Amino acid sequence: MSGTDQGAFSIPAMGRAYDVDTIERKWQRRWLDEGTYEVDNDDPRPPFYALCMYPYPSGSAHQGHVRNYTFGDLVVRHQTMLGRGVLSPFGFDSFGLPAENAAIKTGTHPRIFTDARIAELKESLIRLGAVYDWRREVRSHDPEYMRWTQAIFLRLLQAGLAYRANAPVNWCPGCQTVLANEQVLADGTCERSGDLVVKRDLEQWFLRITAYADELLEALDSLEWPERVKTMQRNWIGRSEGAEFDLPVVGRDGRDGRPALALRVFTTRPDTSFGMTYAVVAPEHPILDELTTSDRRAAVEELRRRVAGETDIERMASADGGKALDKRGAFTGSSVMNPFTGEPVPVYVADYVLMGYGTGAIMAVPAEDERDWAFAEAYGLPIVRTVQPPADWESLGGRAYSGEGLKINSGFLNGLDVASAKVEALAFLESKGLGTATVNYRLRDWLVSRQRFWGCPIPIVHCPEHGAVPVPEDQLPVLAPDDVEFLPTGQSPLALHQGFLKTTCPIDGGPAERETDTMDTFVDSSWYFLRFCDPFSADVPFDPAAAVHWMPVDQYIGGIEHAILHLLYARFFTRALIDVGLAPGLEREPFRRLFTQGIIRMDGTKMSKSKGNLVTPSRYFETVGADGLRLFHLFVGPPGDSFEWTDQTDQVIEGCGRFLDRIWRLMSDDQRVTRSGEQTPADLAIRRATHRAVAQVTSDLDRWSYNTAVAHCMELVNELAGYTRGDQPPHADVLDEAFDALLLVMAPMTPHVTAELWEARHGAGSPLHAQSWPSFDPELVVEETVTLVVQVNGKVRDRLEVSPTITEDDAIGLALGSDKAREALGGAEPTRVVARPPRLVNLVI
RNA sequence: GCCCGGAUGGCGGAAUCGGUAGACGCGGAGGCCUCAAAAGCCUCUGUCCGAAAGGGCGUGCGGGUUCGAGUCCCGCUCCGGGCACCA
Repeated sequence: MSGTDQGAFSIPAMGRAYDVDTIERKWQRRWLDEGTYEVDNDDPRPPFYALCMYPYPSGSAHQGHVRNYTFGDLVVRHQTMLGRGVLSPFGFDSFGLPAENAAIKTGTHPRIFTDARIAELKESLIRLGAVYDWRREVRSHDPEYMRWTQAIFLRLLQAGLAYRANAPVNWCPGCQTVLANEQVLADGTCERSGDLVVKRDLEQWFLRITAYADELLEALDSLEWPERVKTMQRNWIGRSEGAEFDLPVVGRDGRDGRPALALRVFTTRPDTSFGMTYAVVAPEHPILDELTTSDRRAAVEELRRRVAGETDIERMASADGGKALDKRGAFTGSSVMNPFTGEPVPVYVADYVLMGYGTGAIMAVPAEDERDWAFAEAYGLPIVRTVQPPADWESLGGRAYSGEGLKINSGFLNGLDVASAKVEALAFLESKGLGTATVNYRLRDWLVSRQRFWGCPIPIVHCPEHGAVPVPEDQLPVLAPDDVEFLPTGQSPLALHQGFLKTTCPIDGGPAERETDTMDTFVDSSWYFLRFCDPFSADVPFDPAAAVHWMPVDQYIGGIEHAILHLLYARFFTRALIDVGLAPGLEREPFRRLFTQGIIRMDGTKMSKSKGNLVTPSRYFETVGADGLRLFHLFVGPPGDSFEWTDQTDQVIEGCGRFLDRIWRLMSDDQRVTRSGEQTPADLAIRRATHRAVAQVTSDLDRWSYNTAVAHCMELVNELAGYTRGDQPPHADVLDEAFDALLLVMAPMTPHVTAELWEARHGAGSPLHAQSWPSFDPELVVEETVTLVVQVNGKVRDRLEVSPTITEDDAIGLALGSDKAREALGGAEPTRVVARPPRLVNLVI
């Protein structure tokens, strides 16, 4: 940011009408120095919180950043012009694996690596002209921020929302750490490294997000979010209503006629219970040992061993995926009683039943479940339909039928539809004391511990006497030591650092060891938007009053890739913080409106550093400037759609620069002769075009239609270009009004060049960024004349210029009088006339 | 397999409530300016027939509703995304 302020001596870049670089840097400097977009918590204007998802600092901004922050900056400047006190903070999600991997490779400490990249990214954001209240900057790895991340963790622990448990977890060999379920892709690979994730049994820390499953699901309805994001969250939470009930194990009668052993199953279809012809337990189910008879033990053990050694993806490979169906399960030797029929059915163990969902055991109803059908076929088990399928179901090759229909073969349920049969079946189970209605979720608790160095340490001490003991709050933050070696061993350096590891128990002062796991970086990003409201407090994570003032975020902007992970965690965290008393009075949803911008593709795949197909923004700063590049991103298409970066893209960007040049020349023509006095129809036409442009851009910005907003500005410029080279000189007042309006509506899009032109017109005393959004005169927005389309049988035959207030009768009269229409009618009389004045008359014969 | 999006000129896209399809830009053609070029400015540019006037066709495909459909309904095709043994 130095050595470029050459002022009047500077020369425009090749072919440019103005000195892009000098002008842009001048304004960027000014916004920073004057703190133009800093906002205090007691600002009297109505609050507006605009936020872009804080980024992982990966160095200079790439096109994805430019796109994201162009939209965000437009919102900030637009809302400011609308009179809001806009909170526009910025920060960095600065913990994460790339820095640690770089440390292993180069020996540089992750903090040095990270701080350097933050500096680069910050500089390129400033060069883009994106404005923030930098006083509020937050970095995840800042000890002040870590202190509160840790304090919050301890509060959650205290409230029972954090806990430690041994569980089969997802281990990524590439990242050398465990992953949350959300970080494992559908094909069983790690979302970061792409390595195949394996299961390991480990002691890990969890956050109890499942306690909020219902609320997180139901509250989605009230959010102004893209429907597709809400659908993804609904699916992820995966609520399903059903019943849980016991199947008594045959031959294990206890006292009083109660079974000594029972298998508890979960089903969403209790109505199909009469069709249960076998039951299945998961290979990991603890009851399996008891169920397995000695003659079946070898087969059961073999299956169990095989499944234990498999990855999720191998386990999921079904019959057509290569695995023979008859290898998928084994008979346990035991039977359970179907309480509906009173008949015993065999119990199998099979890999298609998962221990982690429901009760880990199912009643199998092959007739109404495709998976059970396939298994029953392979093992020769009976299939009994309990819902009458459509007449042609079987003749069309239909197998399991899970649709609507009337109950058959189902005793007291016969003749009922599915819904009422569910109710009756449940009533039966409850009256017999066998089971209850239950709700199951796909959502699991959030595994937050990571075996990595570059994250926020979990503030726990392990004492041989007292177990896991929280580090007292006045000793926070727990910081990782700097004198560590980064070795590619897969071991966290923390676990090897005796100085860090060895400590004393906060309770008895005896020797103890520190927890060496760090937190998932999604913990850091789950509350940064709250810290932004009040990053100054030293005794609380944030002042609740400040949070209540700014929250919820009025407009959140980010990538669709966070549809589940970050957005779900942050919704959970906000609620948890309220419930543990850290944010009294706060609204429970953090992000009122969400916008997800489209990704940039190149050669068919996402443009990204890891794909190595970046087109860096810096080269465009030198040619068309930040304004030109911003204008391109706004203009290229709907902000929510992805677009393909092609060979033609440079030409479109160049076109955007050309458009700004045109405005510059239009407004800085000091040879221009103008006139005053009486206004002509041509003058009025320009006034109308001006007011219409303001009206259109106002509405375009409201509905995120930035591409048409730019188009409407271009239309006005085209009009003005014609006007200024017309037969007579332009009217000074008309031109002034048009120029000012254009600069005002373009100010949020291309802030530098508009600020410079505004300053030339109005002096340095009333800068553009201090102006209000322009209004328009609705009477001038209405067209002077409109085109009346005359159709014959729905085909356009003539176009007539008419007054916009033309009556229906006059419109019909004109249409019937049209030569072209009469010709098309061929002498016939219309049998019907549809008139929609002033736009259309349709003559029907 | 299931659930969401989407498909409009050579290209990106516009058409906000069922009423002029193709705004705006890119690319292309021609012209002005110039010794010449660059830059800039102007005109044209969906497609077919036609010298023109004019006309036919046209929003992925096939039907339907309507005076009128890019827009609504039914059935497909292709592309993109999400989910996928969740009982």
